[in-house]
Amino acid sequence: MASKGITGNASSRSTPLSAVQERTVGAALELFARHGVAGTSFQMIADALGVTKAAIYHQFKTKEAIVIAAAEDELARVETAIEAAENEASPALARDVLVARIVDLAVERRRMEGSLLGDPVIVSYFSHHEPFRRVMDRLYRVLMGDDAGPDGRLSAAMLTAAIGGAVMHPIATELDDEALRSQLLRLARRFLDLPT
Amino acid sequence: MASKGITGNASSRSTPLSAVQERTVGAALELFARHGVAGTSFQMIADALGVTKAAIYHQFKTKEAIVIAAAEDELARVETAIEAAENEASPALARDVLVARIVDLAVERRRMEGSLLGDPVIVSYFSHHEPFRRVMDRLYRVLMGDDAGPDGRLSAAMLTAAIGGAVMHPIATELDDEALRSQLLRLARRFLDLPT
DNA sequence: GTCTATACGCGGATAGAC
DNA sequence: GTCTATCCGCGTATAGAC
Repeated sequence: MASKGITGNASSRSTPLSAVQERTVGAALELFARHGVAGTSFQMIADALGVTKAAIYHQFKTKEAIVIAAAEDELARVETAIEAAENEASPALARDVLVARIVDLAVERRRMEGSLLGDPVIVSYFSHHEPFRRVMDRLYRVLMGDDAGPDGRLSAAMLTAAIGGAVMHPIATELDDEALRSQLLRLARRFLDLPT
Repeated sequence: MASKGITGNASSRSTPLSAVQERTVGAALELFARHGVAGTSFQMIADALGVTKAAIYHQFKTKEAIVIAAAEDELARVETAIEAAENEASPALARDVLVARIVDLAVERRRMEGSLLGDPVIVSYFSHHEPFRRVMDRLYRVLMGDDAGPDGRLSAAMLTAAIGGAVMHPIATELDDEALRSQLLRLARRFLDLPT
C-alpha cells in the first residue's frame, strides 16, 4: 500500500524520489488521511518513521515539498490507470476500464483524496502545473472521446470531483467499501451516459 | 454578502448567533476561502475585524466553534434553497429550481465550498450531526423524488459533491462565473436525467 | 543520513482590568 | 465587550557532531 508499483514510467514528477523519500511520502500520506494536511506536523511524520525531524529535512527542505511530492504520488496512480485504459483495444473498452479504475482508486484511498484535493496548497499548486493538466487532458480524452468540445475538460473535472467528493462526503461514511464502489460505478456510468 | 437573509427560520443551528457573532463568522468565512480553515488563525480574524483575539474568545470559546458556526451558516443557505424549491407547485418544478439554486450557490461561493467541505473538522462534525442529515434528506427527496431507494441519498451526495468539487477543481479556476454556471447546470441536469 | 540540541515565532487560550 | 499582558506548547527550521 505504501510505495510500490505506482511509479513505472508513469510518473510525471519533477524529480524522481529516492527510496527513503518514498517511505517518507508514504508515511506522510497516511497521516494526511487521518489528520489532514495542515494537521500533520513534521514531528508526526518523523515519529511514524522512527527518525527525527532533522532527518526529514534532509530529504525535503520544506513541508510544502512533502505535500507536493505526496500529491504527485497520487497523481501518478491516476496516470497508471489512464495508461492501462489507453492500452485497451477499443475506445469504448478504454472508457469502461478507466471509469472502473478511477472508482476503485477513489474508494481504496477514500481518506487521502479528500485531504489532498481539498487542500488549498495543492489546488493552487496544481492549477498552474503542466503535468497535472496533461494528465487531466488524457483523462478526459479517454472519457469523453477525442471529439469532446472545450467543455469536455470540465465534464471530466466534474466526474472526478463527483467521485472524489462523494467518497469523502459525510453520507458515504456509513457505507462500506463494496457498497460505495458499486454505487459510485453505477452513478458514474450514468453520468457518462453508459449502459448500467 | 455578509450575513443578511441567510437565516430566516431556515437555520437548523444549535444556537442562534448574535449580531457580533454573525460579523465574526462572516469575516472568518472570507478568510477561510482564501487561506483554508487550518490556515486561518484567530489573529487573522481579529485583525480583519479590527479587534483583538481576546475579544473573539468572548463570542466563541474555541476556534472549532467558529468553524462549526461558519459551516452551519453555509448549510443554512442550502436550506433556504431547499425551502424555496419545496414551495414550488409541482415536484418537477421543485427539482428544476433546486438544481439551479444549488449551482448558483456553489458558483457564487466557489472559494468557501472547497475549504469547508474538505476540512476534516467539518466532515467529522457533520457526519454525526442530525440537522445536517435532515437537510441532506430533504435535498435528496426533492431531487430524486419520494420513491428514491436507499441509494437516493448517495446520489444526492454525489451530485452535491460533483458540483461542490467541480467549482474548486483546478480546471474550474480558468472559467469565469457565467461559463462555469451554465456548464454545471447542464451537466447536473444530465446527471439527473433531466432534459437539457 | 541520522543524530542531539537549540532558536524562533506563532497559534490557541486564559486572567484580570476597563 | 474590549483591552493588555502573558502562558504554554508546537511547528518550522538550522547548526554541528557522529
